[in-house]
Order: sequence, then structure tokens, then C-alpha cells
Amino acid sequence: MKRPTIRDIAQAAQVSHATVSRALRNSSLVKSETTEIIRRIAEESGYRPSAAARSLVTRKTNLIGVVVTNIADPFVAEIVSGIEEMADEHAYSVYLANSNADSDRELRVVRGFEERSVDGIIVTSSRVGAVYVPLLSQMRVPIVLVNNQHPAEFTHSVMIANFQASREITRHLIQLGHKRIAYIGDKSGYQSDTDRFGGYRSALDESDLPFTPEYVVHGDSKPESGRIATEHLLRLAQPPTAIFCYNDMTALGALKAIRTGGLCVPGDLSVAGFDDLFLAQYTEPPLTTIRQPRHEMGRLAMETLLKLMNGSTSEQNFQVPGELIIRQSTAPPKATEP
Amino acid sequence: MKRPTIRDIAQAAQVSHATVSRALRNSSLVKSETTEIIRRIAEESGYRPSAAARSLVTRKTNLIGVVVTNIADPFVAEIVSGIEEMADEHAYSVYLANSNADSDRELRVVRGFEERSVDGIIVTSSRVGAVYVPLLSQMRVPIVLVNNQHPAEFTHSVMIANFQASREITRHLIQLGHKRIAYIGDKSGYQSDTDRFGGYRSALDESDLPFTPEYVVHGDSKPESGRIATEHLLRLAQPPTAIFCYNDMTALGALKAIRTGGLCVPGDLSVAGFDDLFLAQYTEPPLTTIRQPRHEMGRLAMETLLKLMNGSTSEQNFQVPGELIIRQSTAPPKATEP
DNA sequence: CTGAAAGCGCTTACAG
DNA sequence: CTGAAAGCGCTTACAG
Repeated sequence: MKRPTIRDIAQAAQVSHATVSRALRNSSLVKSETTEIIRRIAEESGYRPSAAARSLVTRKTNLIGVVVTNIADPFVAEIVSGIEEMADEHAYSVYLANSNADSDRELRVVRGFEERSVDGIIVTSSRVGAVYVPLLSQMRVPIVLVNNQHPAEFTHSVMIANFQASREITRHLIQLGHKRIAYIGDKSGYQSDTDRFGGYRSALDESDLPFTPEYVVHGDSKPESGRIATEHLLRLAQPPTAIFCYNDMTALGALKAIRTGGLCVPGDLSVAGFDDLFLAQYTEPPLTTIRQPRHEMGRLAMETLLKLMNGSTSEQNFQVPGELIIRQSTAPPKATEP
Repeated sequence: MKRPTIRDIAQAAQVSHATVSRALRNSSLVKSETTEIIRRIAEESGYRPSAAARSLVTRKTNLIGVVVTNIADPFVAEIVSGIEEMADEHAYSVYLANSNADSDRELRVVRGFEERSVDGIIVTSSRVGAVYVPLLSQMRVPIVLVNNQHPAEFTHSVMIANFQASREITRHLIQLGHKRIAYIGDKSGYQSDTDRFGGYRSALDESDLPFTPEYVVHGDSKPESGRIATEHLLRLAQPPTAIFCYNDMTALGALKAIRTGGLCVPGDLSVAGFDDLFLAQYTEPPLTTIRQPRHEMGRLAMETLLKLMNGSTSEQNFQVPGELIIRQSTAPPKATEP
């Protein structure tokens, strides 16, 4: 038994298929009794309109494409969840694709979006850089970037206020009395690393604390590299008393290295992260960090995209403030020195 | 400048649009020079075939729909990642939708899949129960379930061998010398809870350990309820010396309750989880648990779906073995008693 | 090897 | 209020 079409219903209802189409779309043109009959028949026969056929003529798919670096990344997943929620509220569906931070794959993915005629695109943590920007702007489809990692600003974007948040958490460490504060950054050249480093430096400067280049180490944002970077810092002649990490994943490795080294957090050393992943509440000790409102950022990105799809052309760049979450991984330094 | 169609290219190449269609699909019917010319023009004009138009005639969309309870759930995200990877290898795209474990939403989502004419569907952790099963079987599209939570077996599914894995981890606790082992389960009536509880009981039975009903408590699979359940267990006149939790999230709460109660893991109490979420490596102490090969399970589900889409009708029920991962949260009980 | 024609399942002016 | 007709962008027998 094949899927019924509008014509099958027309036949059963003894009307033209045009009338069925109108009735199903709730057109006021159709007599209400006729509509009634048609809808009943459609219901009974399990009719489902063909999105492909409809979109072919309306030139609208109610589909939006979301490119993510990796859906298994907990950071990304919550943004997608926010996008999906807002999309759903406006009758859009989400078509998702991983880029795995691979540029070839990312291009294929975007091409796939074009072929599927998505009405809009959201790219999270786009990291493909230069190649990608012109391609994006060539596209005939509105695009919103979330946490764009290009130095060049994109026209429509939602991102966390990295500089301010980073300055705030560094200030927090300074207020606790720390003077030797390390930063474990990311070496991949992300804009967010540049900005977080900037906030860190700015906080040091405003408190007249010296900037010590050897307190800045770079990893790859994963726990293992955070561990290695921390071991390195601990071996310094004059080790830091606090470590601010580019993200929570890095902080995870830092905590491990410190514990392995027989030291205590925050007794011997304070550690701060960035992101407020779910697990930040469950580390030992729970992690002081910056909360990125990921779900809301996803919603905002989708909201922005909705405006663009409705014809708005105004520039939309949102800087979302991060929130300092103080937990137990930060405390005053030991009072063993002058 | 509108998107070029097959007709625009035909005009430029001075051939019929049928020939263009063939050339682009690499038909051997077309003279290779002609193909060459056509492909070049298509390339230059940035032509993208319309998936909607094509699928309307081929009746194939190369789209598969994936229903998840919640994409932000780390457990789910890795399954999706495996699905996506395998799908991509076979030129399928993934169309994703959250059900939020809400049956109305789940039904809408599935209806959306139908309208978009997906070629196949994968449902992860389907929890909608009775209503859903007949609906699924009505559909004209092949469906594979991952970690199906209906008591009734579905024809095509991939799931973890809950009973065996649970028995294995309980045996591990028994071998360490534990005799008073608690189980914190899930109260929502998931099949996986029933099976894990079954494995737990079976391990007790085969070692002639008494089954103590008061050692079985039920939560909602989240940390907070794990914490509450554990506090309850600790207040028993004769508290358990080990706790096996339905999942890692529950174990997270258990660890917290034990720490708050001033006790040590594994010194005073052993804790085991299930799932091996990423964070299980980073709890304090790192968690003994059962690894579910989520990525592989996603790949397997997609592979199964591919077979079904290619016309196979044979029953495909895969029980994937879990792997016992022994970390530091389990150890022999204190030797303070006979 | 190529083209003309029909058709996939819809929507929407246009006429009545 | 309703129907006949054209068309969205493709694919694919059918003829040549």
C-alpha cells in the first residue's frame, strides 16, 4: 500500500486536487464543510504531505543546517540543543552535520546543505579559517556563526565575551591574593584563546602584577595536554600559585597533575577553568569557572537566523556575558611567603 | 543571481536538459566530450543539484532520521556521532530531532521524518512505550532501535548486553570480598534497569549471597537522586559496603554523598557505575564502571539500517557486550568484621 | 549517443 | 468557493 497523495484524497472526496491542497493548508477559500470532509479523509488514510514536493514550489524547506565540529563534544551538544529547541518552536527542523574540524569535510557538509536547500545555516565553533569565510559569504543562504574562531568578524554571530569573562576570573584570583598566576592556553590559534589571554593580561596589568612569560603554556584544550602543561609549571623554580585554564577540559588535566604531584587544590594551588561543563560540578574539588550559557546561545543564534530568514539585513553580533562561578578549586594562596 | 538549474546548463552547453542530467550523473550514455563540457559549465556556474527535485522522482532522499531523547545527553551524543560517521561513509545525511522523552513530541518528530521522506530511522533509547510500538511498525520505513527500552523486543535493534555486564560488575564486587552490595536503580521502568537488576541478582545468587531488599533503592538516573539514595543507604542499621549504580550519573551523586558523609571511596565503601561516560575517568576516585561502546553501537545501528534499506528483511538484533573497566572506586571492604 | 515527453507531488495565479 | 493549467527541478523510459 503506497503512501496516499493529494490526488488520492481528491478522488475520495470528489473534488479537485487543488481544493485538497487548499483545504489541507487551511485556506479560507474552501467551504468549511468541504474542508472538514477532506481533512477527515486525509486523517483516515494516514496522509503525509511530501515536504520535497511542497518545497519545490514554495522554495522554502523549513530546514536549517547546523555544522558542528563534533556532536560528541559536550560543549557543542548543548548549543545544538538550544538551536533545536528554538527551531522547533518556529516549525523548523534541524539537519545536522559533523565537520570534525576537517575543512574538506566541512565544505562537503555545506555543499550538502545547499543541495538540500536549507533555509538557513548555523555554524558552531567554525575553525576552518580563511578558506571558509569567502565561501560562506558566497552562499545565498543566511548564516549565523556561534563562537566564531576567525579573527575576522563575521556579520552575524553569537559569541561569549571572552575578554571580559577571562579578565573577571583572573581578577577573582588576584583578589584572593594570588600574584603568580599561570595561563594554560590553546595553541591552535583560536580567536577565543587570543581573547582569553588578553583578558588575563589585562587583569594582571590593571593590578600592576608583572607578566611572566614562563607562566604561559599552550596545549590542545584536552585533559592530557592540561596535565602535561601543569607538570611543566610545577617544575618551575618559582611555580605559580594559581592556574587559569583555557577551558574546563584543560583544567581537568591540571587537577590530575596536581593530585599526582602530591599537592592539594586549592590548598597548594588554585585552578580555574572556562565553560562550566556539566562535569565541572563534579570534579574534586568542584571547579571555579566561567559559565557559558550555551543553551541560550543556541537559542539566540536560531533567533537571529529567524530574523535574517525573514528578510532582516541588519548586522547582528551578540556578545553574551559569561558568568563567574566560584566553586572550591580556588582559594587564597598559602601564607608561607612575604 | 538565482541558483542555476539543469536547464541553464543545458542552454549554455547547447544540449537538452536530459543530457545534462545524464552527464552529471556520470551516465555512460553520454559522449565523454559532451560530459566534459557539461561538467565544466556546471562547475563554473556553481551548480548544485536540487535534492528535493531529484528525490521526488527517485523516491530516495539519502536522508536518515535520528530520534534522540536529548542531544545534550553525553550518552546519546556519542551514539549519534557513530551513526553520523557511518552514514557519511555511505553518502547518507542525518536529520536529527529531540524527543525530550516526551511522547507528543516524539510523535511529531516521527511525522516530520515521514513528511521529509527519510529512507530510514534510528531511535535511540526509545522510552515512549506502548503507544509507540504499533506506530513504528506501521511506518513504511525501516527502523532500528538503539538501547530499546520497551519490554517487547523490536525486530531490529542494537543494545548493550545489560544482564551480562551487570552480572560481571557485581561479580567483580563479590570477588573483592563484598557481601553487602546495594543497587541504586532507576524507577522509570526502563528495560535496561530490569536487566541490570537481573544481572545483579544473578551474581548474588550464584555466590549464595543473600538478597537484601533494603539494599535496592530507585532514583531517576541523575546525580541528585543518586546522592539521596546513597544517603538513605548510609543510614541503614547495617549499611552496604559497596554500591552498584544503574549508571555513572547516579554514581556521581553516590560519590558526593559518601564524601559529604565523611567517608572514603573505596576505603569505606566501593562504588561502581555503568556507561563509562567520559567523566568517569575524572571523578575522584576514578570510577569503576561498564563501558558501553557507544560510538561502535551507533555505527552498528547505521550498518543494520543500511542492510534493511537495501532490502534485507532478516531479523537483526545485536547484543553488544559491555566491558568492565576497573578503576579506583572499588576495592576490598574494610576488614573490621568477621 | 541524444532529445522530446511524461511524471514525481505539490502550490498558485487565473478563470469562472 | 472550485477547477484546469502551468510549473517547481529533476529522472527516465521511449524513440530515434
